[in-house]
Amino acid sequence: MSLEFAILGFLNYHPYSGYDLKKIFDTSVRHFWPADQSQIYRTLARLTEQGLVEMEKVAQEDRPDRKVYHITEAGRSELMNWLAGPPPLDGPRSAPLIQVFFAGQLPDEEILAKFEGVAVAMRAILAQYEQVPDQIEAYRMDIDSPREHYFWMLTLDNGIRSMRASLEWAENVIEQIKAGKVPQK
Amino acid sequence: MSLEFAILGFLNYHPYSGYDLKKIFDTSVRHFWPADQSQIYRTLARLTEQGLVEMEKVAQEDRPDRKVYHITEAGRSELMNWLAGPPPLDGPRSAPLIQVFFAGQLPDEEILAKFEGVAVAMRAILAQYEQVPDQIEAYRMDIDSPREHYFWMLTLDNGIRSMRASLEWAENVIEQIKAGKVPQK
DNA sequence: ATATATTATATGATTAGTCCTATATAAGGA
DNA sequence: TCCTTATATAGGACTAATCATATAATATAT
Repeated sequence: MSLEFAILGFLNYHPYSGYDLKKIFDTSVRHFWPADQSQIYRTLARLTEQGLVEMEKVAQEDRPDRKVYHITEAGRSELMNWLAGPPPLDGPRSAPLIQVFFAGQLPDEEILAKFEGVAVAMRAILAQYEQVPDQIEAYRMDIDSPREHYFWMLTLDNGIRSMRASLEWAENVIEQIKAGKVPQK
Repeated sequence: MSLEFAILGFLNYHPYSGYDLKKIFDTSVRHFWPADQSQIYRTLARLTEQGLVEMEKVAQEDRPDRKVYHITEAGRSELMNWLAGPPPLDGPRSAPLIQVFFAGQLPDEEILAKFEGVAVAMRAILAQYEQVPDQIEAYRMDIDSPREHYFWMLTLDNGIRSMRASLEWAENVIEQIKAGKVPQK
């Protein structure tokens, strides 16, 4: 469902091929919605069946033909309805927290190592977030709208704030383990 | 995958039926890993096939027989290996952020209403989080270990910190919209 | 000569998860 | 009487997403 609307959102800016879309996803929304290449192609096929997009074949020499997709009027109104509708609140799922929930079974040193690993991974993700503006800047050549840009950056701000909160949590846990504040039984 | 280990984690505390497990999930880990009833039963069947748990039929008068599952030695070692292993880092997915990414297409009043709705929903979730300790307290009758309890509470602390960070983000956006700081084109 | 990367699309197989419904019995309330 | 709730398990149908692989031509590097 979500991928469908993300694709419609981009095609509402400009017509793109599946190949284009994969690259756009990887440099703009991957930080909160990674998309698989094969799923993008399959979703484009479905959107075409539903009449929400239209395919235009663009022949190329020496390369496979491009299939460039254009949003239709029906597609545009579907998108606007969804955008104006209620936010699709997803129950938060976090597989790492399952490990935390049962981590008491492990000895303290292993728990400490685990949380230190988690903190390192989180700092790496934060470092990656810092590169997103540059990546989006490249896409901005295509869509030069300060208003759109503002909302793109909001999604990044959300990611940074959430990740910082989780990192602070992990650092706090590390301190408590080091201070011997974890009950031993 | 994750559900498998969550179930093994609980069965490592104590033998339970599928029905028991559903109730335990709903009062302990739902805030970061909601589980569907039918999926719990199917996963128990698979774990039995794999020899990680064993089923014991407990006949009852007036009620359907209970199928109580016990963790096996193989199951216990699978669980401990997974617990000690690397955290299963999942790429963060947030469908609501897709709406935010393309929200520039909407007029400012609708965006404001959307974010105010999001803030209300987030405050409701925070309020629900406040009830989790009491729910877990009930389960504590079964597993009375301050050490386990400590890690259970850590998962809640993570949820609260993340949700607060997102709420602050939403409130910040609302302020900016009200202050007319969103570019108009 | 060989391997790898880039452009471009597509399918098969599988997994995880959701939603709905079925079945069976008893208790309690409207 | 009928409806709902609680206890207890299970299967069918479906969707979203992942992983691996196939095809085909060119360009570039080793």
